[in-house]
Amino acid sequence: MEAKKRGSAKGKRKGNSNVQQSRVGRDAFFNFMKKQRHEMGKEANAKLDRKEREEIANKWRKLNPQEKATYGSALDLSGGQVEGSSGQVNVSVNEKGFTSRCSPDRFHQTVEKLSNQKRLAINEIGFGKVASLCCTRLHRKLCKFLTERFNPDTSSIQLHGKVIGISAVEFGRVMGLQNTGEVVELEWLVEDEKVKELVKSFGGNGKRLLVRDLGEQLEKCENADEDFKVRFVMFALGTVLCPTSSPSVTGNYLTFLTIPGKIETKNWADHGFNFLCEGIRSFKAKKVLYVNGSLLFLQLLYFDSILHGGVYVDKSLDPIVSWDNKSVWKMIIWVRKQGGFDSPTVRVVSKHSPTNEVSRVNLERIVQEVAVSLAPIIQAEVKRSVEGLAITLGPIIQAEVQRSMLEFTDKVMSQVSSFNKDARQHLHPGHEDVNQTKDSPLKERDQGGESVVKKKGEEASKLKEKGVVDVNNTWMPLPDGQSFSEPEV
DNA sequence: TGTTGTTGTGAATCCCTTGC
DNA sequence: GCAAGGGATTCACAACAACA
Repeated sequence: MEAKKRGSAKGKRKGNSNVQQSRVGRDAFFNFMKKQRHEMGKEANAKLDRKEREEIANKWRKLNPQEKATYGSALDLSGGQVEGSSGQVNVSVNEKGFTSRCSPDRFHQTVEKLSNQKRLAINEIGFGKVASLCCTRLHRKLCKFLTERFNPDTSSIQLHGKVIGISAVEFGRVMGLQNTGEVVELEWLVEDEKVKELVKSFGGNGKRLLVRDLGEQLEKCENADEDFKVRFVMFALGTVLCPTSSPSVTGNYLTFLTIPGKIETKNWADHGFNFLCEGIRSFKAKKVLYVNGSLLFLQLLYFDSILHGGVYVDKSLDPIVSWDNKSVWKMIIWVRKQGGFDSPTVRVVSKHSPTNEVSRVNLERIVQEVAVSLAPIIQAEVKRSVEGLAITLGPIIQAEVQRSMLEFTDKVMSQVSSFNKDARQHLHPGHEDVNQTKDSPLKERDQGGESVVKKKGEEASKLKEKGVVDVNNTWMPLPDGQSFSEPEV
């Protein structure tokens, strides 16, 4: 990479990484060598002989640590000045930030668009509950707090003065995943050419797949086949189960995901939990900005672990299904009132066990959810039946409808015409054309009467001229340019 | 309307590989 | 072991969205 490119003001990194410190030392030597080469009047890529290299190495050894440090990772020779690490790494930014690529919202939005057939396929591989998640927003401050309180070495978390042990069992319970099966291993076959080909076949760059692309592919998949299942699992891993700081998912998962029937045999709860432990361990050790792993799990676990005043959710369901954005927000407000996330007044449950506790509000929500989830299925079934009927009875119905419409129109016109005739004779004996009379009470009647019927009669005639109406096209525009409104379901 | 969360992107840095 | 390149990872930031 070019030194000029590195000299940009954008993209400053935290300067407190141990890994980075050692790297800076190594890069400093390279930069020192570059400068020496420049001073020798040699081109940037010109080779140095052994004597010249030894000479430079001796000069480097004579420098003290402070001087060495001035040859940081970035080097701009264009101005004759050496830009040290202080020019690149903002050492004053010591306050650790906190962010994550965990994105339940993106996951939820994508799953929402999937067909029932695809949702059934998701159920088959054991990700049905994950796909039904309702809590799409992460409370960053809470997540940061929970990350700080979570000890990955002892697999425990300290909440409101109480230490709770958590494991893959909890992860499975909270996220609605099974905690049995084979261990998910990613360390093997990484360099296999076949894997690279596999990743490329899924639209990746040879090693990784972009989460964004996976989401788009899920919607575009025509069938809920094995290919769809693989893409879905990859998407779930990249958004809610094992998100990293990268906007992509490693292609190593494909080594086993692409084996038909393999997805269901893996222990995803165990993998998700271990991934989170490793992510938090790394976050604490390296003091990086991003946390790898499912922060959604930590957030849901927290809400599921505290005893609160009102029943906001259905405790008989898995937390991933029972907690939604509204109930989460209610809880956050409640906890704030109690003194915050670390308040000793908030009580924590000692043991998690499913109950049959269902509040009235939640019962309503469950009914609503069932209705919402069933509606598309019913609609599809009705549509299919109607379409079948339409094909069979279409021509007969069309002919009958047209005949009836014309008959009806003729009758109405005849009735209106005779009515007007009578009215004219009644009000203005001897006057044939009342429409010419200014401010006549009948004019008003006429606006909504004859002319409209006449218009309709003309339209009916036009329809008659046009011939057969396409009954399969429910959105066929009306002759006057209007269209039918969508029936409410 | 202000605050908070989400997402895409460019750039810096790190790690690994290759050639000499 | 030096020197460099390529790809992956990480970071910061801005724009946008969602929510109270």
